[in-house]
Amino acid sequence: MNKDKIQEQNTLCRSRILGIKDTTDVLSGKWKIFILGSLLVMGKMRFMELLNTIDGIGRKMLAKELDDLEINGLISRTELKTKPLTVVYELTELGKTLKNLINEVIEWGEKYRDHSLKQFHNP
Amino acid sequence: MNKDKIQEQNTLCRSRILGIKDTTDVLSGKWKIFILGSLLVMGKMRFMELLNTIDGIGRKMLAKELDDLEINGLISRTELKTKPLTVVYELTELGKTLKNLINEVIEWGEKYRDHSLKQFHNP
DNA sequence: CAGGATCCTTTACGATACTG
DNA sequence: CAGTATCGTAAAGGATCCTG
Repeated sequence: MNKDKIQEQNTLCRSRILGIKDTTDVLSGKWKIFILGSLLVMGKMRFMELLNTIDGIGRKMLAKELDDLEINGLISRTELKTKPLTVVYELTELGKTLKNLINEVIEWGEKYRDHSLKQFHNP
Repeated sequence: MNKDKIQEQNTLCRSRILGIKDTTDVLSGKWKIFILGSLLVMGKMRFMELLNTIDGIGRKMLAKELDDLEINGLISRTELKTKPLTVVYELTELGKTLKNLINEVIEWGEKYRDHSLKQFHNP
């Protein structure tokens, strides 16, 4: 019945929800966290390496997500002036600040994959 | 040039990538993490409370995401047999194991919201 | 090799009205 | 109140071909 307490809790909740929004805005889309996770483990990677490592992604989506991530300063893109063009991507310092978050995602998945198995892509 | 090393690293990468997939399968969709975050802060919440707390979500999506989360055992749904029906949602034990992950998401957003401001929902 | 352009399909998402 | 039903739009995603 303490309405002040409820109000206070609601304000706290909204503020934290904003944190979630800020993060998910940057990580929006199905593939960004996969790209970041790959770069976190592998260091520098080329376009084709990412395409082969991340199961299910296509060229178009990979290109788009890489664009988004570069615009937001999470990864860097470097062209090496070789005969057939070579491009390497890697995490920036800002991108590396996501290390803990990504590791949490990975570890939760590894720990609890047997508990909750349903995907929602079924008929 | 050490192909074994590269191969080994690639295997490690794929295994970790799988962890990401397991987690994102369960957290798929735009709103699940908002619902979980709200319940983490607020404890038990009713349908309308969630609808009012999570900015931008609609009834349809809220209902669907709550369904998904319940199916995967992350939240519980309890009907109180009151005259106008009352339903409360809360995190299950399994749902509470996401606490660290969600806190990482919240904290990263709070820390780095000024670094990367672009959203991708613009013309 | 690293992507852009194009076309097309599917899914996600949203607004509103309605029901037990 | 707690949802479902219905309809409609926008975005995601995929296949293929093309270019520096």
